[in-house]
Amino acid sequence: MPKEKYTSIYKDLKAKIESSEYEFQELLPSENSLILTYGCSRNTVRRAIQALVADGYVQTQQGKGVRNIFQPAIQASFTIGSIESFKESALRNHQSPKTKVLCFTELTADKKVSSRTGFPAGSELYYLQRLHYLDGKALILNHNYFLKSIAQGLTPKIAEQSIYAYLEQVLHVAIVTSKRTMTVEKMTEIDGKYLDLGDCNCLAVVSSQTYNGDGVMFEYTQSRHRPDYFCFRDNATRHP
Amino acid sequence: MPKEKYTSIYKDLKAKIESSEYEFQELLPSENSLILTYGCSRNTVRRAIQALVADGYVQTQQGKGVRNIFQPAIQASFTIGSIESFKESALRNHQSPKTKVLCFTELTADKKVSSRTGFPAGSELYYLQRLHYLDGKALILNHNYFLKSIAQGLTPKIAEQSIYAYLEQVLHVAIVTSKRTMTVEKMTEIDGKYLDLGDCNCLAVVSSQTYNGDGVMFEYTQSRHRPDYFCFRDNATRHP
DNA sequence: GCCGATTTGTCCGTATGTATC
DNA sequence: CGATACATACGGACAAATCGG
Repeated sequence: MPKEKYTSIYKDLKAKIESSEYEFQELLPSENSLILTYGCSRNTVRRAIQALVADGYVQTQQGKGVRNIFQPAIQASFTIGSIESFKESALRNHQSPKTKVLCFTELTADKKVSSRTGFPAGSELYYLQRLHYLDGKALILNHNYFLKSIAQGLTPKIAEQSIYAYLEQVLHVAIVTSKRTMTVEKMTEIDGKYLDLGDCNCLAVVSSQTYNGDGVMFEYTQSRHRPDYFCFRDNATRHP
Repeated sequence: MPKEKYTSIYKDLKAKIESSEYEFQELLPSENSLILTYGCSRNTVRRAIQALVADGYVQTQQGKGVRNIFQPAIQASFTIGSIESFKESALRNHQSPKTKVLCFTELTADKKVSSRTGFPAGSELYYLQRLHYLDGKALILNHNYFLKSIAQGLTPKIAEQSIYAYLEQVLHVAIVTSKRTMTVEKMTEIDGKYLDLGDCNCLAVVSSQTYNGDGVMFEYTQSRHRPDYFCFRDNATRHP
C-alpha cells in the first residue's frame, strides 16, 4: 500500500531526476501531461513539484515549464531542511556508524540549564554525552537533553543505537519540527579529549530544539562537529 | 495595491504572531474561522498557514488546530531558507553596513576555476573580493564570481552598494534559487589580513550557487565569516 | 466505549490571470 | 494573435485525528 498520491508522484519524479531520466536543464513534462500519466488532479502534481522545488531539484517558470536543476556532484553529509538521525544520515551515505555513550545521567533543569536549552526551569531531563564515529573516526560530540516525561525509559543501551528509532517506533513520539542554529565555536577541553581536531582550534556547532506533535519541546541537542567532516547544505529561494 | 491574497494573509498572521497577539503554544483560529475573517477559500488560508509552518512559526496537528510555536528569543543574523543580500540582512537587524571592494577584475574560467565554482570552463566572469563591515567591524570576506553576460555593466561602484539591487532593479534579473553549503575551514593568509579572527584559526565558509529565472547559474560566491559573528538558522521538518 | 462535532489532511474539478513562444 | 504553460483562487467531497458528552 503506497502513501498519499502526491508523495508517490514526488518520489517517482525525484527518482527519475536522480537517475538522469531528465537531463540537467531539461524541462520536465508539463503539468497537464503529468496529470494524464499519473491520473490525478492538477493540484496533486503541483504539490509534488513544489516539494521538488523545496529540495532544489527543479525550478519552475511561468509560461515555460519546470526545469531540472539537479546536479549530483555535491553530496552533503548533512542535508538541511529535514530531520535525520546520525544513524540515518550515515547509512544514507553508505558509511558505518558507531556511537559511544560517554555519560548518561538524569538532572533537573536549573536556571543555567534552562537558559542554555530553552527547557523551563525545574524540568526533569535525561542528559547524555555521546560520541559518534564514522568509519572508525570520532566526528561528532553530542550533548543531548531529553524531557524525561516524553523519552520515558531511555537507557544507555538505546542511546548507543538510535534514540530516534526508540522514540518513534517504541514510544510513538511524533517528531515534527526542529529549530536549529549553526555556529562556529572555540574548542573546549572536552572537545579536544574526544575529537581529533588536527591543528584546528574551532569546531562547527549545531544547536537544535525539537518539538513533538503536541507542540512540546522535548529535546535540546548541541552537536559539536569535527570541522573537516562537516558540511551543511540548503536550498534557498528568493522572496523579496 | 497588495500582493496575492495568500501572501497578505500570511503576512497578517505572521505580524500577529510576532506581536504576541497569539500566545506561545496557543492555537490560532481554525481554518473555517479564518475563511470568514479573510473572506477567501480554504485552500488560500491553508497556503498561508503552510508558509508559516515552513518558517517555524506554527505547527499544525490534525484534529486539533494550528499551534503558535514562535519564540522571539533567538534572532539569527543570517536566516536560512531565504536569499538575502548582506545589506538587506544588516538593515533587518538594524545595523549599519559598509562594503569595501578589495579587488574587481574580469577573467575567463579555466579548469581550476570551473571545478571550484561550477561554471563551465571558458565562461566569461567578473571576479570580486569584497569586505563587509557591520558597525565598523570587518566580518565577512566575500569572493564573488558573476557571469558577465548576465551581470552586464557591473562596476566597483555598484559592488560597493548592493549588487543584488543592481541585478534586480536595473538589469531585471530574476533571482530564484540558491544552493548553499556551509563548512568550517582553516584560515588563509588573506583571511587573517582582513578579518580580525582573535585567536581562532578557522572560519565559517558559505559557498553558494545562484540561479536566475531561466535556470542559468549566474553567481558563485564564497563567503568567509568571522566565527564569533556567524549564526545560521533553519527550521527542519521530519518526513521519515 | 461509542457517537457526533470540530479541525486538519488529501484530492478533485473548474475558472481566471499571466508569462512565454 | 493564439496556443501552451504555470500561478492564483474558489468550491466541494471525503478521510483521519481529536475531543467532549
